[in-house]
Amino acid sequence: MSAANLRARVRAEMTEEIKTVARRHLATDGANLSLRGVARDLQMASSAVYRYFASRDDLLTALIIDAYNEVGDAAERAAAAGTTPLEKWLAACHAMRDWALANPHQWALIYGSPVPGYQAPQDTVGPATRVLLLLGATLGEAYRNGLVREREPLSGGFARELEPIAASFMPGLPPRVVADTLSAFFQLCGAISAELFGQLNNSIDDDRRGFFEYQMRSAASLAGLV
Amino acid sequence: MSAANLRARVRAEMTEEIKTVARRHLATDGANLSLRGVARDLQMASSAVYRYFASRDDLLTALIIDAYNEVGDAAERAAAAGTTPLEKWLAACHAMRDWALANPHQWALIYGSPVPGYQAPQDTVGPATRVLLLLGATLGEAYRNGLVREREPLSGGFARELEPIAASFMPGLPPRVVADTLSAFFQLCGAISAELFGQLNNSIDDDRRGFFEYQMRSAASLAGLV
DNA sequence: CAAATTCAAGAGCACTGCTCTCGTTGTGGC
DNA sequence: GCCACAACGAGAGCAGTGCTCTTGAATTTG
Repeated sequence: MSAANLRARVRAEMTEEIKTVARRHLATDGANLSLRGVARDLQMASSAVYRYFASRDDLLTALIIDAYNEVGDAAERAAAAGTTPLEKWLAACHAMRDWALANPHQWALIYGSPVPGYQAPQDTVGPATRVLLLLGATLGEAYRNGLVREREPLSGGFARELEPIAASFMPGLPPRVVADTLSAFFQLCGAISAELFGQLNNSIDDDRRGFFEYQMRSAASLAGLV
Repeated sequence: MSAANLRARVRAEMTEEIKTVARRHLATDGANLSLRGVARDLQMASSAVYRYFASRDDLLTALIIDAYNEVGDAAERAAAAGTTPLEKWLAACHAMRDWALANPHQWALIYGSPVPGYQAPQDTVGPATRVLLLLGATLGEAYRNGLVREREPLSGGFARELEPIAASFMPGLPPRVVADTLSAFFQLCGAISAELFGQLNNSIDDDRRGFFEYQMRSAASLAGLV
């Protein structure tokens, strides 16, 4: 019993150690993570790593889930510190950007182009939607408190597709709020990716944070948040 | 003389053929382009390809420049067909999205996460900014024709950083127009990448085009375009 | 025509992900 | 306490990669 727990614990520690070294490799060597490289760093045979991760993609998946949860944690923590919905909104956005700037390769892993041939398994969709749900909850709270500008309802096919989503994730809220949440989330990701992937080079160098905040305030106002 | 031209022409044709096969590989096999693979398809030794491209990165760079020019062409052509600035704006956005949907891997090449260890050379910045400049020109034209809502001027450090850019690329226009152009461009890229990289799965399936247009209309209105 | 340059091909190096087999080590049931 | 069994680590090996070097043929140039 306790022996079994011991072995399981050793396995868990080893798994975590592999992920830690892999994250370090990711941070220094870029996105082409070498399984043999992390095995070398751990002074073990490359084949031994396969006892813990069935393939390189499996290791990447584990890193991706962790990364999603890290940004999710950071954003939720930052939002919790704010008082008004707009404060929470901006805090979550800044937390996400700060995390991305601190962990650019992990950001690329989750919000950049999908890794060649890699198909995200179902395990990732839960952690992946945390920030989106946080933005939605913030906007929903504002809506219930009358802090969202009245807008004309959506029209078009996508509006009808959003109705069941609004009903299940944000009950009582019009589909337009869902649409704006999605749009703002994409704008958030776009702004961060653009800055991170060098699209801002030679234009804004010093006050990128200020420009980012300008964009996120715009996104909030676009969503009707006053 | 003519012989020299002939040899140069053969070389150009060969270069183009390699790029074509590489593009086909990119479209089918995903982003991990194998130089040996395209050499096999061309029935030549892998070492022979190095007569035309010094490295795999050089080949990728050539493909990236071509891709930038393809989206640039498509967007400019679409914008030219529109009459009002808003029409041109939306046409350019849709053209970009259509091209991305038709060439997802090339899109990932230019607007996804940078390839591991790859540093974009200076040759790419010109083609890379074509769509951005097109959006800026459209917005600038609208501004000169009084079709842009009056907004309060920008404040903050990034506004001062944008002034020289406004002066050189959009003379006579306030920095806020430059900021909104940049922001809209990032929103455009973000919306397309999100759709392309699967962030819209299980939410909007049928009318993605409609949702995209909703977002781009929002971006235009955010920029003050009436 | 001879010299010089360009080109294609092949061998080879160091690397990768992954599989298989082989001993070893630790674990649960009797 | 012993024994079968599962988990484990290591090593060899396979097929693939980017890239370099050398060799020989073809083509352009003086």
